[in-house]
This record gives sequence, structure tokens and C-alpha cells, in this order.
Amino acid sequence: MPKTAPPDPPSAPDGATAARRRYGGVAAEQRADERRTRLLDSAMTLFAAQGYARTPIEQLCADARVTARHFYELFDSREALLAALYDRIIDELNSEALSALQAAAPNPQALVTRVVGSVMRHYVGDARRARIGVLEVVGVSAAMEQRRRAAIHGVARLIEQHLNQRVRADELPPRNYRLISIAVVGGINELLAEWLTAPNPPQIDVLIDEIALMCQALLTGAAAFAGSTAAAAPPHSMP
Amino acid sequence: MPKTAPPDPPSAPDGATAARRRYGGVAAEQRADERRTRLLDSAMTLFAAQGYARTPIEQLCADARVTARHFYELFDSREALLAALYDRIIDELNSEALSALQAAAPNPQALVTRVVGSVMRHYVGDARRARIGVLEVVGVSAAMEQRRRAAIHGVARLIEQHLNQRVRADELPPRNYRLISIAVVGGINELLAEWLTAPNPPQIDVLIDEIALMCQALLTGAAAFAGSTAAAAPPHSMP
DNA sequence: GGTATTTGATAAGACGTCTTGTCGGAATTA
DNA sequence: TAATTCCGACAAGACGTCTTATCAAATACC
Repeated sequence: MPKTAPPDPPSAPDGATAARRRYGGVAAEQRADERRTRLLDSAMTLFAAQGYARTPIEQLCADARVTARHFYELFDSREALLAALYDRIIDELNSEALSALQAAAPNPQALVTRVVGSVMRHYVGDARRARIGVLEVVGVSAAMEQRRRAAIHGVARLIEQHLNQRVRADELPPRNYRLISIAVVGGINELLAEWLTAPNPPQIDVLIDEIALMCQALLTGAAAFAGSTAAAAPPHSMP
Repeated sequence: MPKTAPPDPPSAPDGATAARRRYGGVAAEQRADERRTRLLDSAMTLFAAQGYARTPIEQLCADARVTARHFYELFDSREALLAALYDRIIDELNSEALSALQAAAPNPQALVTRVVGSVMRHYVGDARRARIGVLEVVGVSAAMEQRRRAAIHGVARLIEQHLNQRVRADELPPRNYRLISIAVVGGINELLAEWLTAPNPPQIDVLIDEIALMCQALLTGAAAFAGSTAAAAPPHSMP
């Protein structure tokens, strides 16, 4: 029985591309957005609670009340979901840092303390955020590592730009501060990992004070090296 | 045909526990050691070249000329092999750091520069070592992360002990330097990751100078904070 | 020389997850 | 009301790896 190919529907209902219908009173796009939001929320909770590696798609879908098919319409893979979540986390972190950096401060020391405090408090404010951003995205894949390192670069660049401002204000010797900035971000990241995994971590304020003090010490020491060896070193590559 | 159970061999040839025979002129224990060494060497090369995640046991065995059965006699899993390799790497790193720290130096500044230089040069001397120790062990599993953090703690403890020596010599204000030490190790680690993944990294000496300078700045700054806020802070927990 | 052990190689089962496909039913538009 | 689209649930194939079992050949002991 030669069954002829089904006739092409008249209005090209590709499902994904065209002519999506309202359902339950909400537009197709909005429904997709809601699913996406639910998935991101579930991922935020489940990835933080039991780890990314131990959270199968099935569980994410169940928690978010989304079917597997819809999941794959929104994300190519579980890792893509993690990447989207991480991007959101890092975007918020950068916004927080930027606004804190631009706020007025009586003196440079106070600015450092304030920025460190507000950024850290924001990051740790939602425990899930820090846990995912610091611990869970680590080592997932080569692509994810690249993304993570790019995020570190982003934050480091904020620091570097601020240091360059201080150079222009003659508070610091002119120099390429790129690597130092990266090291600072790496150090803070390590301290956060420490804090997150410690059995009975101290108050977050202890950590914040420690970080702020470290930054101050670094700045004080750097200012003392005005005529040092590498002060006029050429700009580093390592992009 | 009821085949009776095979009689227990008289001398308890458990294979693993007792009475192993010589073969090819070498003792059983030595044969196992050689297999173990070959596996560790192959792991060092393959994990560094193509990554831990993309190196199946089969390939390790083929490269090391060891069969899967022997692999499982020596290691419980692929991760156990990575752990053994990592332990070896970290042990060597600590030895290097310890001997560099105990060497005589004309002044404290020179000591820092020398220690940083020799440790870094050792670590990067074999590119496979740094790549595995810095990049590949990351995020493999919860157990592996714990091991990695323990290794960071170990190196940080060396730094901390050295700083406490300087406190006793009145070169630094008394204080708990544990978290700062951890942050320094984290920062260096991040710089190494940066260096290892950069498309065209600079000479390693550039990185070493940068790290040494950072340590100097940190020390100078810390010394300037003799009467600071957290100077007499109680010892942190976070074990 | 005969028997037992070790070895190397292959094969096959197990495992957990991803990914896609199908189905009836619900909601919507015409 | 009829046709269409969307939803939720289930299931089955695919995939890659781990892990164990089997077997013949090489080697050592008696």
C-alpha cells in the first residue's frame, strides 16, 4: 500500500519557526520563556544541592515541570543549561562590581573595602549562586573551563581598569596590572571555595575583612615599588 | 552431570594475597611495580595530552602494555590512577618547595624570589606535570576536589609556617596568615592555569617575576599594617 | 615432561544516561 | 462541532564506558 507522503501543511507549521498558537491564554513565546525560567530556577537549586554531575536532565525536568522534549527545544544539552545559568550569575556579579566601583567613596581605602564587601555579600547572599559559580562549574568540560576562565578575566579586567585609574591619579606606579588582577581574582575564588567547603565556616565578614586587607596590603606594597624592576615591563600577552 | 566444586588448592593461591610465582625472571611484586610504573607514565602523558576525561582505561592499558585485568588489580578505577599520579606530583612539589625554603639566602627578599623561581621552574619543567596538576585534576569528582584542596592547603601551610618564622623575627606583625596563604596559592594556581591555556604564553620567567613581585608587595604591605584592625584576630577555623 | 600459574587478548554483560519517537488527551481556533 | 495544535507521559534505541569472564599461549615449578 503505497502511502503518499503527507501533504505539506499550508502554513508551514514547523513548530519551532512559525505560526505558534496561544495556549492557556499565554503566547507561545511567553510559554517558552516560562519554561526556560523554571528550568533555570530548578537548575540553580538542584545543581547547588546535589551537584551538576549528579543531576540528570530527567530530574531537572520533573522539578521544573517541563518535559524532556521541551527541554531540548530550549537547550541543546544539560551543559548548555549550566552555561546559561553561569552566564546569568556572572552577569549579575559584574553588575554588582561595576556599580560598587562607581559609587562615591571618601578615600581609596574605603572604596576597596566597600567594593569587596558588597560584591562578596552579593555573591554569597544566595548560597546557591556561589556554590555553582565557584564549585560546580569547575572541570565540567573544556568549553565550560574556557567560559569560566573568561569570567575570571572579566572580573580581573574591572580590577585592572580601576588600578589604571589609580595610576593616572599618581597613586600607583605605571605598570601592566593584568596578571596581578587575575591572581587576585584567583585568590579570592580559592578563598570562596575554601569557605564554601569548610565544615563550619566562619562568618562571611571575617572572610571579607581578610580579602579587603589583602587587597590593601597589595596596593600598599605595589605603591612602594614605584621604581621596581618590572615596573615598566611591556604589556603581557596571554589573552 | 553434577560437577563437584573444584577442590580448594592446597596453598591458598589467592592470586593477590599469597604465594605469587616468579615469571620471566622477575618476582611477582616487581612485575606489579613495573606495571604500575608504566601505567603512571602513560597516564602522565595521555592525561596531559588529551585530557583525563577523554582517556579511557583501554587506551591507558594499550599504551602501558598492561591488560585491563592487571589494571584493576593495581587501581580500583581510572580516578584512582589519577589520584596516585596527582599525589606523586604534589609530593615532588612540596619537596621542592621545602628544600628551597630551607636553603640559605642573603635576605628575605632574595629568599622569596628564589623559592618562587625554583618551585615554579620545577613545576613547569615537565609540561605534563603542570597541566595535570593545574588543569586536569579539576572537577573530576567530589573526592578529587577534596584531594586537590588538600594539596593547596599543604602548600599554603608551608607559606604560613614561613610567615610565622618571619613574625618571630619581628619582620611581620603577629597575625593568622592562614587565609592569606591560601589566597596566594590560589592566585598562583590561577596564573598557572592562565599560562597553560594561553595561545602564545610569555616566557615562564615573566610569570615568575610577576609572582615574586606580587609576594614582595604583599609582604611589604602586610608589614605596614602592624597595628591594623584584624592584626590580632583570633585564629580562623576553616580546616 | 607434566602440571599449575601467569599472561595477553578478546568478548560479552552491565550500567546509566542521553535523545528521539510515539501516543492519547487537552486546549484552541474556525 | 471539527480540525488543528500543544501538552504530558512513556518507551525504546543509542551511546560510550566500565568491569568481569573466558581462553589459548607462554612460562615456571616439581
